[in-house]
Amino acid sequence: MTKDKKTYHHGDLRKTLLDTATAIIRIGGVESLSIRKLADQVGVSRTAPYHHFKDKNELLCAIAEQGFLLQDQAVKKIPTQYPSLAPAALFEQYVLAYIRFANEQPETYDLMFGREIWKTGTPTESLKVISKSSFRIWVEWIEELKEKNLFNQEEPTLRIAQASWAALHGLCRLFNDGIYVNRDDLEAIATTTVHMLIQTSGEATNSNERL
Amino acid sequence: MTKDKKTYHHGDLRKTLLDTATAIIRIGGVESLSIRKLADQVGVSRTAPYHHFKDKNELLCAIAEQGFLLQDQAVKKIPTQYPSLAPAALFEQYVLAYIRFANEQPETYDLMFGREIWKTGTPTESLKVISKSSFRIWVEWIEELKEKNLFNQEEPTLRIAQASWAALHGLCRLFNDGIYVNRDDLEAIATTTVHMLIQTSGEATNSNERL
DNA sequence: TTTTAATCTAGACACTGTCAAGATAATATT
DNA sequence: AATATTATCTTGACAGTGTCTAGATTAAAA
Repeated sequence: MTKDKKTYHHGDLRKTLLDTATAIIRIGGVESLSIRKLADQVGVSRTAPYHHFKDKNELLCAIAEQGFLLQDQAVKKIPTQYPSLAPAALFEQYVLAYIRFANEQPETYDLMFGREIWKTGTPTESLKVISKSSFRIWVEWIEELKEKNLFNQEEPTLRIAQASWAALHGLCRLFNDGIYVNRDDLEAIATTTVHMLIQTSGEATNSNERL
Repeated sequence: MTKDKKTYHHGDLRKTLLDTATAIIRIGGVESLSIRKLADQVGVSRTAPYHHFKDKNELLCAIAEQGFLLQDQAVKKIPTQYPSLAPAALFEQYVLAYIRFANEQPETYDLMFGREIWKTGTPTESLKVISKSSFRIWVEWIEELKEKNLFNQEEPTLRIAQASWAALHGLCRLFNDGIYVNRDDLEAIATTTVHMLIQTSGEATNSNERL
């Protein structure tokens, strides 16, 4: 912050590039991000970014990594935030937090779980690691809830985790990609999704009814 | 077919463009499709396609439309194909058919339900119509199955349709986008998804066990 | 102070979508 | 049948893209 302003080359180009790129993407989507415009906005030449990121792909991976850190952070709060919540209600809170993140940072979310990086591009090794650990958090969560009889005991935990995450992911994508547009429906569909996914042993799903 | 071969301009450029573009996309994804290469491959100048499709966007919409027609066709067969199947097993067949389509034509699927058209681009009016009617088929299906007590009666049919479709869609995307890669897991996760989505009134889900 | 390494710039290349203007050939009109 | 009109296709051009190579500048190491 209070560092030298314009003494030599730039100061901390890498971070500046990352932040500016994230901002650009947040406004106009991944498609609106070009290395050249980014460099221009930051005030360096077109090829300067290539000394900090090998590729455009690597830049995108770095942004996605930051997204995973943010999401993990937001999601880890929940159990401590609602310590005395019933399993079903806790699960719902988890789901809502997930959707909220995807909804508030749709473009980062797209980068984290989109084809841009994972299919068309090449995920960085560190991105692979961080995304795996992020998924593991989810699996452990499902495991705990399964022990509390929220899910069918006969289904393998991994499968439940994969299936439930896919369900969430699909919902987020439909809205993020502009296929579902009515934002008011989002929470309603999410609630129905929760109801359908969990074992129907009671109606204590709505967090307003039971704590 | 037995029309004039090279008499005048081209013959049936529009169809040729559509087919060739679909083939290109199937091989290398949407990213690999450029109007110029397409024109070159077909044997016309770079700007010739613009007399049949206003935009690249319109071309993509046309391909997506064809995809919807194909999918609807594949999916409509099912009830007549398995006339004496129990509701749960029938639902599973539907799910498997959906996944199979997304799996066999991943790039067309991406076009049908991806941000390329629906968010970044602009969906054609006719594409909107056809996609809506395609979703309606799904809703009606869900309605029938709900009447047979496969889903919770208290949940609105539309919500069930939206939630279940989102679950399916998410699963397809995870594989299509390269986030889940192990193809063998697909059907297993799909089966778990089916088990989780439907009312747990019995175990007669696997189509091999009961007809 | 000299050498080395990190960082940044300028130029160039191949590629993209698509607009404008002109050429060609099929169809409609007289 | 001759002309006018319209549909179709081509060439040229422009602004944009990612990124490679070669060179300049400046900080850090020797």
